[in-house]
Amino acid sequence: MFLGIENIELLQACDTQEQLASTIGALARSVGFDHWMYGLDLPIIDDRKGQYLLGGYPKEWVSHYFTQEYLRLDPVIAHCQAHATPLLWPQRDDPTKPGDRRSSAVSRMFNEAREIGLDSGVTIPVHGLGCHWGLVSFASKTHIATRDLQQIVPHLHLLAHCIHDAGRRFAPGALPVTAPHLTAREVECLHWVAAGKTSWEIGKLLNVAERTVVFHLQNATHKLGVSGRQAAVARAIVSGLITP
Amino acid sequence: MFLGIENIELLQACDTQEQLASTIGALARSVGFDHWMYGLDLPIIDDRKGQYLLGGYPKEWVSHYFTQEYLRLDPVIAHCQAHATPLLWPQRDDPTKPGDRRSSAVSRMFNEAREIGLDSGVTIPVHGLGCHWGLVSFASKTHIATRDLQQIVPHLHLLAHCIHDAGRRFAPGALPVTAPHLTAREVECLHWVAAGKTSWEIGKLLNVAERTVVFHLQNATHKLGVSGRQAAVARAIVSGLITP
DNA sequence: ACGCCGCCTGTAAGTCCTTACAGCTGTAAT
DNA sequence: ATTACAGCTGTAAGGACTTACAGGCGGCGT
Repeated sequence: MFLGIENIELLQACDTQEQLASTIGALARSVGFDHWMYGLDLPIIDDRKGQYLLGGYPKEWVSHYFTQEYLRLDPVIAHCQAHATPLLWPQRDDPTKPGDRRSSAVSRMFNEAREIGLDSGVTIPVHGLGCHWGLVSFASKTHIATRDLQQIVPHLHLLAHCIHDAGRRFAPGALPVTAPHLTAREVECLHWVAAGKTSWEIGKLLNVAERTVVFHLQNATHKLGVSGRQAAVARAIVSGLITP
Repeated sequence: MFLGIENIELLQACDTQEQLASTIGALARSVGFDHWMYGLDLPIIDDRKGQYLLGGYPKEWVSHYFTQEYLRLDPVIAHCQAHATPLLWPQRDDPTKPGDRRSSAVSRMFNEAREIGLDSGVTIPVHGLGCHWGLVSFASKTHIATRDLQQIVPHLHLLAHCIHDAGRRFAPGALPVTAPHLTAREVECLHWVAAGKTSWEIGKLLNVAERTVVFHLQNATHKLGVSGRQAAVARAIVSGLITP
């Protein structure tokens, strides 16, 4: 037994980012990883720098990664966006044909990573309420056999989610944990708004007047502390109140 | 080593829900659990029955659970909505005072569950892109010591996410996996719309005419295959294109 | 009985969004 | 050179939303 559930409290008890980082670092070293990283809300297209990064990756690699815009290229990122399962890298048996321009760029990226000190590792996607998504990576300077990686993947996977639970409160723009209480009607109206219906159409669906729908949406908007229907929909979705 | 990463392919290879269910059942039994359940998009407030359920929970318990509206009461549900870490139950050392009406109802629920054949178990929250959320539960008829549960929690945690990756494609209303490509401007405009800005305000922020903002949002709406700005925001959020 | 709350409805003025028309610039690939 | 595409802008009409005013009904707990 390498890493267990008892680490939840250990990580939750950290009051500062620095304390959390050193705790994670010790855990990662104890199972043979030199580097680790926790990234949240990684922006794929836009560059408003809303992401949160924590961890012990080499600074030169992080800056190189972003200046080269590897976010758009990195297959690990693409995997984390779409899946919930860990990814072991590098994956040597890539089925893409070698003449592909994109895959050669990917190979170059992994080679550069190895030279800097990221030979092999595991990346675990983390998803959370509010459509936040991110990843936790563990990397080693030296090569680790795939079989050995597989052995500890379950523990790393759990650890990654503990890190996410403990670390996301430090991320900027974290939502207030207490979503306001909306009535059943308000939720219902918001749901149909998110589906693209107009007030009049929702009125028909719920057998009430158009004015009543407007009334409920108004109340919901106030409770959510936003202005405008679009913002209300956005806030309701990321608060988990509706799932369109 | 109980359950490893090799189960990803095993579960992904299942073509039908029945095949998937029997595979999961075999895995669960191999580590001592009599019942398991996979639930996705569980509705807390409204009852439009958009949820997806798969698994081997006793039918009588499931129907009892929903007729009693335990969804609003169940602390396991509340935990799963807000966290990414597993929950071992029942938790005997609940700090809530015994005079509380709510906590006594919770105790009653757990007692009823035990009588039906759900004595102890583990529930793992699963979150995914698109603000989908759900849970995977493993339960045993007989009591399992907390220490023994803790031993296999990492493996159950990973298995739960493999189940989620493999099972959500069967859920109704699953999103198309291929989100349309939006340009940087379109994403930028959608982001500010989700924040509650008007076209004119976004124009000021981006130093373009109001008309241009309308133009970009129009294009984005068409690409997303929806009608209306609210629906575009909703679809963009659940597709992971913006994170407000 | 009273207050509180969820739920429901109406009118009206002003603002915002949607969609149709039409047109311009610059970059990159074939 | 031609095509394609991202980005940008304008006008105008009609529909939709926002906010202000005002009011009624029923259930629940004290």
